[in-house]
Amino acid sequence: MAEERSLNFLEEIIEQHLKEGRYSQIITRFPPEPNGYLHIGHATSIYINFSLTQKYPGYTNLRFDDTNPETEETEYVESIKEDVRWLGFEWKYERYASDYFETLFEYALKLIDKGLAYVDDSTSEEIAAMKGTPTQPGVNSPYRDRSIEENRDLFLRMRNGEFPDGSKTLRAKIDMAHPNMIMRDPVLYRIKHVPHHRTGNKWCIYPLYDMAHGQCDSIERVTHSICTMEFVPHRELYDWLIEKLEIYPSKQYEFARRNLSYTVTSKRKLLQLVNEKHVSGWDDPRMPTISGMRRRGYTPESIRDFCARIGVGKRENLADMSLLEFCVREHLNKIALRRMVVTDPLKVVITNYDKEEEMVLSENNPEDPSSGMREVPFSSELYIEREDFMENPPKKFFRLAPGKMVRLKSAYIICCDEVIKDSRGNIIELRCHYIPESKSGSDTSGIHVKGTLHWVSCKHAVPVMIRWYDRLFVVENPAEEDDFIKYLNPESLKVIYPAYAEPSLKNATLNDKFQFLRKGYFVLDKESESDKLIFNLTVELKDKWDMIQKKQSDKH
RNA sequence: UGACCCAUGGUGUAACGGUAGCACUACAGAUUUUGGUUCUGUCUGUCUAGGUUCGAAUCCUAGUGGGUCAACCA
Repeated sequence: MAEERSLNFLEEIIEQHLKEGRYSQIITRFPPEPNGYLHIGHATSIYINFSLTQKYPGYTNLRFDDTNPETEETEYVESIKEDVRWLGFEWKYERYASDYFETLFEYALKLIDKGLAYVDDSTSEEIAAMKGTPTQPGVNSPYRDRSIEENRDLFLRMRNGEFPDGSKTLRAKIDMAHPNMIMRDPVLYRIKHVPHHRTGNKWCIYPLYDMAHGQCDSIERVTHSICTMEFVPHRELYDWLIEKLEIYPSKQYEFARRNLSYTVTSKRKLLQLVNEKHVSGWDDPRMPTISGMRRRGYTPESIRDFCARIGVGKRENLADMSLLEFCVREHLNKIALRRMVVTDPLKVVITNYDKEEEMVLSENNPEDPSSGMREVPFSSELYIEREDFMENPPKKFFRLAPGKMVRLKSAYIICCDEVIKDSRGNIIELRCHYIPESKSGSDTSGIHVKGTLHWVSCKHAVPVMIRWYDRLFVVENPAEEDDFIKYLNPESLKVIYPAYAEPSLKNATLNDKFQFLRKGYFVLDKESESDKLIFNLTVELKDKWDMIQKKQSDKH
């Protein structure tokens, strides 16, 4: 049975175009400026552009919008490519706006020849002053009526480097009283004697966004140029330039940028987090960057699933971090290897266990029988989680308590007989006895217990470091606060060392995804060394007991 | 005091003039050798006012609310 999934507004437009025969294939592009690292907001844009051409005939280009040499670097180009690939998308052509500088220059000449562009000697302040305001029309520049010949001569000399930065610009001649301020003789070219990361010192004039983006789309025969809502006012200029230049009519469509709760995505704010060392870097596992999420242990599949689930629309939005976390858990549940790690150890001595040790078998992933089993060493001295024992347990506490029984996962049922305390009254050890016939897989004891605990054999335990991450901010929408830094979560990182891991974890690699039983999903961090493994918390497991506890304490 | 864009549960998105649906969240229950997973159920919504129509979330008008635009950034 074919499931009818409703189309988003972009898919509707495209299906209509395909049906009408307006296009036989569609071409989209992902057009980052190489001036920073990609984040979850870019991921949605990448997903939209690429998934459209996976669904419909056509392809997607990766185009670097590198028209401002002051901010752009090759380093960013490389990281952007790595991130797009990691997300699982393949572009057809890798292109750069700078590939088209010569063509763009000719386009500018064509505008001049048609009397549609002029060289302006005004300063940026003067241009701003003459622009008017949203409610008042602007006034014409005194240079607006230069002859075509003079404009041509001046523009050529701009390119030849005869004028200093800021002394002249090329402007479109449209209408200084236009209700759309973008259309009030927008600047098309500016002088910048700045080397470009790809063209070096070849150029000293560079096109602005409006003189480059739509033209590049057109050159690449992009059919659907998809961008965010803040470019809506630019569409009129986009169309105007294409029409006057008489080039291939690419069309622009806008969607509302997707925002994520409990984080920020503006480059300025992200940079501030890095510079002020609130995080360790651009790939800090708490960052919403692609590299941060990768290091956190998020999978490309889960990020793509998230993008698909939040969909695309035209209204302001703030998507729930819980949905992203849901997508991550859902994928990891299927693929993560189950392991046992005790983060806050309490020693348990099994008084009637007379063997030296034995290996018990435990599933690598109960969701995936093909993942097989592993051996876990069991012995008379074990660590369990301190919070899994209570001397005076409340109702609904299914874990260990004096005289109570629990199962040790994949091993035996034990019963707590005695609580050992130090001189200050702290619990330091539990004495228990085990039920020999209760061994997992061959249980003939007939005993049913409500709780199952994870555990690690003391003498086999591997001490590891755990970086327990939480949300970076304590408010849903930090971006709208006056000082977003004030709302950083002071507990966004807790370091736990040592935590005791079962021995198989010694062989962990950077690509492995783990579920530490009853704790959460974890991934090995790149800063690990062979004798000091570091695991990052990707996301916690859901914890109903946690909720019950909270509710009980709320009542009192 | 201009132009443009937008308005559906707590969140995100459907319904294309004809039963307001799905997912997440929250809550309740069943199952469970992970208080995980899985399964079942429950709560909550069309910004307001007019109009067109047999019938409006949908079309029209006005209002309200939110956003964008006055970079030689993209």
